[in-house]
Amino acid sequence: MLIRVDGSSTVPLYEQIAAGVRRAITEGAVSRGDRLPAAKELGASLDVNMHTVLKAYGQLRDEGIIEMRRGRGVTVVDQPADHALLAESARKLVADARRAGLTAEEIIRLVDVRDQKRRE
Amino acid sequence: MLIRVDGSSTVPLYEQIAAGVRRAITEGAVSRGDRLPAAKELGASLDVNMHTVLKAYGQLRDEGIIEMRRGRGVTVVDQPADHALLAESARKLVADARRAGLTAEEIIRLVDVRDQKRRE
DNA sequence: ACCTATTTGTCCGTATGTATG
DNA sequence: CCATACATACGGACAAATAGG
Repeated sequence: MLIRVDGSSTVPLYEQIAAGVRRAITEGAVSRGDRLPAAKELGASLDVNMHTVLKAYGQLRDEGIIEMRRGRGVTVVDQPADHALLAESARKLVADARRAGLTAEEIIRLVDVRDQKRRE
Repeated sequence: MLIRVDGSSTVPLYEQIAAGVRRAITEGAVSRGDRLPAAKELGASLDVNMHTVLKAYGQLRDEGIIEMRRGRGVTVVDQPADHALLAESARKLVADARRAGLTAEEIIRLVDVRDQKRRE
């Protein structure tokens, strides 16, 4: 799994790392159930502090794509959900959001993981 | 707003602080739109590090309960309930979708109601 | 327009705790 | 018991956004 970070970028290091791991997964460089390098280890290879890697990992965990366990390490979450169920959940979310008065753009922003800046 | 923490508890300090703020809001000790004490300030009064308070605040922000802005501070949002529920639903949807292997663009399409409109 | 203080955001380093194997 | 690896907490440093003089 090769990830590169740019210290001069305005994008936070932990976001770059998280994006790199996501990319490695979607591109198949890392498979489901695979173990990711220990935070300390990946940090060393990127010349980045362990905590920064842990923050990236924590974000991915919150997104549900990896699992973190003490003493055991980090693994890519095992397997899928059903597309029909996803569509159903999506319709519900949109309905709720519309009731709450959100615009289409705001609803999209709700699930947009591409712009990694905190919503403000 | 009075919060107390127990350093000997197994519950993490930042969880205790987050719980205390939630309680203060639901009990009406803090109103919508009110400003919460600066992390440094609350930390000093609780004898806890600023970063620990910031972690608690960050959790509440992820739940949609508060807003944080540099230079300005932390404020309780207008409609915590609605926003929190929506954010939570969205988070789950994104997590499920990612487990199903959907890309960010595919996830957005799930909730995009702007049919043929151009997305910039 | 400028400067300063405030306050959150990120990153680093260290230390200690806790679950796993 | 021991090594591994994440979890929490502290502290310091600097950056970036905001507000006020």
